[in-house]
Amino acid sequence: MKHIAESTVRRLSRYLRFLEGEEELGAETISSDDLATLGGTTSAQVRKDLSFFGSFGTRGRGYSVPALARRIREILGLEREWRVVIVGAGRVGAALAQYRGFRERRFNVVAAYDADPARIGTSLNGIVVRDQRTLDADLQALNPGIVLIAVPPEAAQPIVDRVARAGVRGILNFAPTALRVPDGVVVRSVDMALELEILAYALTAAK
Amino acid sequence: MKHIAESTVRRLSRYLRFLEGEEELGAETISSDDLATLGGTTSAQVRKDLSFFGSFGTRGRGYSVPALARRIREILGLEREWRVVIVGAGRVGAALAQYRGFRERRFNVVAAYDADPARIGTSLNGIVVRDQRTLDADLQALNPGIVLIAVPPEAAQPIVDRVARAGVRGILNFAPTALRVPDGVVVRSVDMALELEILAYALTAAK
DNA sequence: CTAATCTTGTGAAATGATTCACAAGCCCCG
DNA sequence: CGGGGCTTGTGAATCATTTCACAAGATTAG
Ligand SMILES: NC(=O)c1ccc[n+]([C@@H]2O[C@H](COP(=O)([O-])OP(=O)(O)OC[C@H]3O[C@@H](n4cnc5c(N)ncnc54)[C@H](O)[C@@H]3O)[C@@H](O)[C@H]2O)c1
Ligand SMILES: NC(=O)c1ccc[n+]([C@@H]2O[C@H](COP(=O)([O-])OP(=O)(O)OC[C@H]3O[C@@H](n4cnc5c(N)ncnc54)[C@H](O)[C@@H]3O)[C@@H](O)[C@H]2O)c1
Repeated sequence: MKHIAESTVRRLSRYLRFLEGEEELGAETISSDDLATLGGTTSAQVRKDLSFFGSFGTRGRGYSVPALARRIREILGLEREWRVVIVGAGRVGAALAQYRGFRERRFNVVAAYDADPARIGTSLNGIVVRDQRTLDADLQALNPGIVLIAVPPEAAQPIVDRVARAGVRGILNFAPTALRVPDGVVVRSVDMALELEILAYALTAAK
Repeated sequence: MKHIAESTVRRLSRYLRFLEGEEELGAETISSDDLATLGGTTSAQVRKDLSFFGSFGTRGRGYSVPALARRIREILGLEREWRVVIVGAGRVGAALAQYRGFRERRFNVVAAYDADPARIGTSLNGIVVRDQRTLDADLQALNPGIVLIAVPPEAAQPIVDRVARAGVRGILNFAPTALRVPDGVVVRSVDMALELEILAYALTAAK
């Protein structure tokens, strides 16, 4: 498959949200123009995004809402369950562990780890926090598709190295630090402080 | 000023992190090549990014670490204090309110609001959670540059409307929903579920 | 059945971002 | 003080993404 731009994948994911909303409202079909309006883009962009993966619409009618939703879920890899492990059960890690929106999308948090004895053994929505020293040995059995990292910045790289060595291929990092990963491992970062700074720039430059 | 790409602003913000790290280590100068290595980009990219704002380096030597850091802070609008109000003091809102990294960057959380009587009156690191019904009246005096929204998705748009009406120009939204804002108001969203889905796609398509 | 109306799918054009490549400036050594 | 070695700053070239524009298929009304 030809390489798909991240911007396209991001929009597909948004289209899916809108489609699921429309599905609940009972809509049967939707046009690229409607999707564009909901998503703040243009109808040509919507059609181009979809065209990378095939042609799912009917000229004159638009797209079948349930069929397109299913197809996008398939494209994004959301038709399966994803096993997720959280490392770092502090404020961010605990929020992630308890977030219901993940489970709705079949991202199942199967374990959480921390280094702090005060946290180990506590329960987050039924997930008992384990000692990070057992992480490496546990990973074999847990076999997570994705690991979320919510530890302090200086602890993040060692965790990456450990989970990558155990065969984990996907990492979502919340620590504000750059991470090195071996080939074949995908790491993405959510950096809230960075987003604030980009916002500060936008407000400052807008004068 | 000519329009600057978001990708450029994002990189500038990262360069600043590295510069501050180097500054602590006592480095006096740094080359575009060093910055590129730290940031996972190319030296040409670094120089191009900086060139939009002027020329700060010395041929043959590189950039003065403290001078460049200061200049980037100035560009990003980080030389001032930013007053920040948080709406929604749930798990995410509480994590944000207690995060020390924001204060280090002079993003000062001056108030937090919630709708839940059980939360109102509780204290988050010295910030007492207030009743959201007083938000509109309070905003005048609080005069925040930025509002962080951490309420459930269906509550987000009304909050946006209210704070925008009160004159707030910058919003960072954590709810997984599209938001409409009047002209002149900048809204950015941090959507963790979306990031997970993009990661799922990358893992699925990499086969 | 025909005409008018929609809406998709997609090459081609336009716009935007990154990479290349190198002249020019600066430093340091001898 | 001259030459070699670095490193910046920046047009030009390349690569990527978005927008345009329209033929072609589908639907609806009469
Ligand atoms: N709180 C926020 O709103 C916020 C915002 C932006 C970024 N962040 C970043 O997110 C990360 C987590 O932030 P937080 O506020 O949850 O911090 P926190 O201190 O509440 O939680 C971090 C947790 O990681 C644990 N930990 C430390 N080393 C570990 C290791 N080696 N293995 C396992 N667990 C370990 C600690 O015991 C702690 O419980 C940090 O990198 C922070 O910079 C947080
Ligand atoms: N927890 C996570 O890890 C996570 C991950 C991704 C996205 N999110 C999103 O972030 C947002 C917050 O999530 P959370 O986990 O903190 O939820 P939460 O339920 O813990 O917190 C939401 C808070 O908002 C308050 N609230 C509701 N309506 C309000 C109003 N009108 N004004 C003021 N406060 C109001 C509630 O009382 C509650 O305390 C949600 O939109 C959620 O979808 C959370």
